[in-house]
Amino acid sequence: MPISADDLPRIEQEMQKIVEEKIPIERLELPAEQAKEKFTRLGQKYKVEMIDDLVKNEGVSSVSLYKQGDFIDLCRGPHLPDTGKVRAFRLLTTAGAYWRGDENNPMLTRIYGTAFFDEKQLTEHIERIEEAKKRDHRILGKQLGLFLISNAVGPGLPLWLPKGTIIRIELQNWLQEELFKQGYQFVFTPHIGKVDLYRTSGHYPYYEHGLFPAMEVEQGQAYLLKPMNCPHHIQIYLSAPRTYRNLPLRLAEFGTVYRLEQSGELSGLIRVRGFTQDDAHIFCTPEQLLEEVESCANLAKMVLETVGLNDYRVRIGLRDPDSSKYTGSTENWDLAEDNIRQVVRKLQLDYTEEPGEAAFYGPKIDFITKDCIGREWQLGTIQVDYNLPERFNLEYIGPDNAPHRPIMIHRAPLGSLDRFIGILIEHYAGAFPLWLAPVQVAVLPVSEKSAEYAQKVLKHLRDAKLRAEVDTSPDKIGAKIRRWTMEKVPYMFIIGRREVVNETVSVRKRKIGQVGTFQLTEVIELLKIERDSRGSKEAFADAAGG
RNA sequence: GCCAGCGUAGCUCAACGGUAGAGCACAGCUUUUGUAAAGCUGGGGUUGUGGGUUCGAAUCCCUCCGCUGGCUCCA
Repeated sequence: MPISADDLPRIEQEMQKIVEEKIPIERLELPAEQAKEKFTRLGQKYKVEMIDDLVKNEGVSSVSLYKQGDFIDLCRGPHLPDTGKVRAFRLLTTAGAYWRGDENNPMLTRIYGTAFFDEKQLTEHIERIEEAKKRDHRILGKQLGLFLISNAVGPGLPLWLPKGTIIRIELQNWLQEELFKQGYQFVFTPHIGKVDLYRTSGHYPYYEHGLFPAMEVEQGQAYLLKPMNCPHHIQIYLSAPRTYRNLPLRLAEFGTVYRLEQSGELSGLIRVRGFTQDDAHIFCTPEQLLEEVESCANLAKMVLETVGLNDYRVRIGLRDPDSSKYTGSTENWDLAEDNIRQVVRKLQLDYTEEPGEAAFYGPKIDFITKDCIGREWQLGTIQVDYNLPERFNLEYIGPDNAPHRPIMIHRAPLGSLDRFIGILIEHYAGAFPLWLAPVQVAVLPVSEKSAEYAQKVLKHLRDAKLRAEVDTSPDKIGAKIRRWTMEKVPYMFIIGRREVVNETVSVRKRKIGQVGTFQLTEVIELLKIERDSRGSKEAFADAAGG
């Protein structure tokens, strides 16, 4: 009999009763054999399995049990001394979970709940969750008209609306500028490629379950939607002879890739089936590797800090020693893992090492952040790869006039533009800084009498490359302000008779309110500075309301 | 893919076996307005899809599609 969320109130009531009864909880330690017998008798096959595993894997001879009334449970503990010590709790949701996290095992029902020392803390916690949900990028994306996921096109395939597209373009321009400065070269490659290309790379058939099915075009000629850009970029590397003199070669592309994520995994912009990576592949010599990885890590850091995503963690993904899913030699892996460690240490990044989190061709540094309900997602990534150069037989001529094998770095500071913007929407709660805001200034004429001047103001703003719109609706000024407040525009220029006469605008800043009346040319200069500083300099930052 | 829940107008939601409704948005008219919602009128729905039960289904049952929260997966 499956448990659903509807059953939770009844379970809570029952729990409350047990709390009130103040049942003592008693710890006992039994030899594994006896405990096994007990649970076998109770028909608790999973507990029996646990005990067997504890004995086998951890060599324990006895296990701890907790007894509460006539209920007895296998648990490492510790437990409260009695059930009366439980204070404020609430059951939240139910979910299926595979036994021991293995999808080949049966699915059990898991009940999620939370507990606090008092009712007030519990209520506050629930309110915080509710508040956080209002930042959800799926809700804000709809409200603000940023993107759309249409079932007619397909699940997990976002369509970017004009306003969302502006955010993408701004991010791309910013990054492109930065990469040109750092010596990257941009390329453009097709969205499909022959299956054989991915056989060589090792993606196929290893990732076949995660690929859109191959398209057979001519007899024996099958193509795949590309799940990665690297094989394409490798072909560009191979298109000309390379020497140590023109390495590192840094090939960048905003490359759109397609991965057939499981249907239950899809989630707004954050987990999709088609997305655009701010991808690049760096081909370098062993001597150049550390410096290149370091500048990639610095770039990823800089990107996150610019948008104020300071609450991130760094993970080093290493291979799982017990798994055979990896390609390449042990020596190369050791080398690559060591390179990566050196860089994070040098940059003094706070990091954790996690075996089993590597890509199949190499270890990686991931930059991980959280969404509005606390789920962790990978944004930027840097991967050191000795293996694809081998699989594709990449070479360069060294100073000794002999061929050598380059090392590849796969890196994407934002990761996926789609996911990154999803996280950004939640981070800013839809209130984007001036440089990213789809509409930067709303020009609000008080009445039709100032409509003509409004058009003039609009022209000046647009000449300054500020994204502006005039609200020509017949509404009263209060209604217009409300509408654009809900649109979360950073600035409103309110213009009535007084402003028309003096060539001024009354400036209203998001979150602050009215900041005063200024010459049009003067405000535009201030806004240009704020926009070009990407948020580090803010006009009217210390202005009082009123 | 798996477990549970959900799917009603463009949006947010109501109706929960007896003729499908509200607010916002939209259109028209009146108002020409000074810093978070002017008034009136109007258009808009095969209740996600296909089937079933019933005199009668948005409502109950099944299929599929999609979404949500988890699990698994994540190059």
